[in-house]
Amino acid sequence: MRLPPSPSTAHNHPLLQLLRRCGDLPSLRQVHALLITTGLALHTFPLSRLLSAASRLSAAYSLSILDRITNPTVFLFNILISSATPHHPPELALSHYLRILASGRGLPAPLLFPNSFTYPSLFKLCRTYRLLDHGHAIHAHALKFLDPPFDHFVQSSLLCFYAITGRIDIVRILFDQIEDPDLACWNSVIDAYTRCDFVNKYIGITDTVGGNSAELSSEALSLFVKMLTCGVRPNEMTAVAVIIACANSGALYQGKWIHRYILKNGLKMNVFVATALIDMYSKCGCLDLAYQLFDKMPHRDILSYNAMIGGFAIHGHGHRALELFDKMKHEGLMPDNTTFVVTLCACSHVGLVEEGRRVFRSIKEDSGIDPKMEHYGCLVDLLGRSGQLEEALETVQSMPMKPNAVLWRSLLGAARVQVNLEIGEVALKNLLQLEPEISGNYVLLSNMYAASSRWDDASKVRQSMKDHGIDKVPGMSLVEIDGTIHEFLTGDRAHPNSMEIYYKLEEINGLLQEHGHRARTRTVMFDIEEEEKEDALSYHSERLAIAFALITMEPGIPIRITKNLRVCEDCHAITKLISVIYEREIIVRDRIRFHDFKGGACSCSDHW
DNA sequence: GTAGGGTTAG
Repeated sequence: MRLPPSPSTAHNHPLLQLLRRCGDLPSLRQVHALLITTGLALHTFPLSRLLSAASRLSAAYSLSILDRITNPTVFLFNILISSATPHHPPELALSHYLRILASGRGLPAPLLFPNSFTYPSLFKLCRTYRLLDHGHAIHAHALKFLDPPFDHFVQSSLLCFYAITGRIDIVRILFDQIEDPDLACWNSVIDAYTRCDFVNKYIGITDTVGGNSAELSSEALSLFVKMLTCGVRPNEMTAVAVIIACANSGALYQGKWIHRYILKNGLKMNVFVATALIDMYSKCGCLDLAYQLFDKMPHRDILSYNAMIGGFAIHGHGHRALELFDKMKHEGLMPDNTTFVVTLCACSHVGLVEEGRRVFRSIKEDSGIDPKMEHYGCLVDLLGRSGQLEEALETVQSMPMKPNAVLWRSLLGAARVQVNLEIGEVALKNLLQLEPEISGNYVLLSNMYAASSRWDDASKVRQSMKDHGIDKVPGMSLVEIDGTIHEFLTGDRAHPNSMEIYYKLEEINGLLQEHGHRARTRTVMFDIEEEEKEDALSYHSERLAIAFALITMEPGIPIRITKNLRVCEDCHAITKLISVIYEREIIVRDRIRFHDFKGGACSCSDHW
């Protein structure tokens, strides 16, 4: 059938409203029949609604509708491309796009051309399903088929696509080409900076251009300021992206600033914004502020609970996390995967083994689904850290899926702390098979040999890392003073105040010795003399940061430090002492949790 | 028809 244009009344026809509410195939068939009898099925707009509804319910049915149309327009294909669902998988959406491209096959010219409504859907599809190669190819098509400059919809969907590839450099080039970017473009580019940070950290793309977490986040913030100076008014989504940037880099000062901005400028404190703020405050070390926000929320959903439980977890408040876990169920909210992850993690950080086991068992009982890999990971971590290594190993070997690298690594971590070489070697062997390219694994292996005084083996591992061009991740600490973030690497002398810092370190080391501190060198695993080991320790990045903060900051204000690695045993011991000697609270966020050093003790109770 | 959001083991 050939399609005449829709009658003007068709757009709000009652049958179309009915179509929107179709929840199953039989009722859709009924409405379809009615559309045919009323003649509406001959028009493009009603057909587009029909196709859209059909693709939500059945791929076969939507295809059968499409097949009966003699010359479907690009408009109808666009509808199908934009509606990827479980019933209408991405491959099907892509095949519709290919049909557009093939429309001229055997003819002197194509019948159909993709337009600027086609591409945003395609980029979204590639982003959602992580179809990176397709996305790049489709970008090339867009350059061929669309007249420059692309409109804002195409531009922003393109930015969002490149964000998931981790290529912030490409995102930035594309963004800089946009003339007069609108709110969507600004939101997309700011969001891209926070997303690339995520890609860097979790997806394991190591060759991203654009730097570390602090650099990406500070660029996100300066883009936000630039957006304001361009006179574009931010909305709640902008706020969320900026808050995530602050959470990722531990930028409390900027985080508080954006919080005030939201309140002052009438942005809505919706559940997204509030949850992001809760997460930001707890990741920036202000658990109290996070809880105040959580407590004041009129409506909390699973993600708000998860964020708060996760906050309790990283701050070592296992019991408060468990209370919230129960309260959530009491309020009728069904825990999801993440809830179980953060709750188990809370138990693990404090050594609540029995409680953790109970939570693990409740996964099946509460949600009816079998525990997933990440839940087994938490359980293994919980058992391993609390000294029950044999049971942890049994869990890994008997779990129903093939253990991943993270799982072997947590077992290895536990084996190392408890100096169990036998289990450690089993874990390492498996780990290196799964992740031959990750430097941390070799460092662990080398440290383990060193711990058992097998110096030759240890240095062989280090050499083979060098030979394979695998770099060790350098230890780095950030400290925020009056809104400026200062960055220190291990043994760093690049800071303008370097002289004073090292002078202060000498003072600190002297006082530490007076207080009876003897360096614990078990964690510095090089085959070097004892004195040299102590020396290497005294330059760990957090010490430089602490020394600098002690010089610069007013007394009485807590020092907040963010690290990219775990705190080493010796740094942990001396930070406890410094908190007494200098009467300062020192809050350290390491790679996975917080340590709140006060009056000679740490909030983690030395369990980390 | 069209971009876009918060939580996640080590």
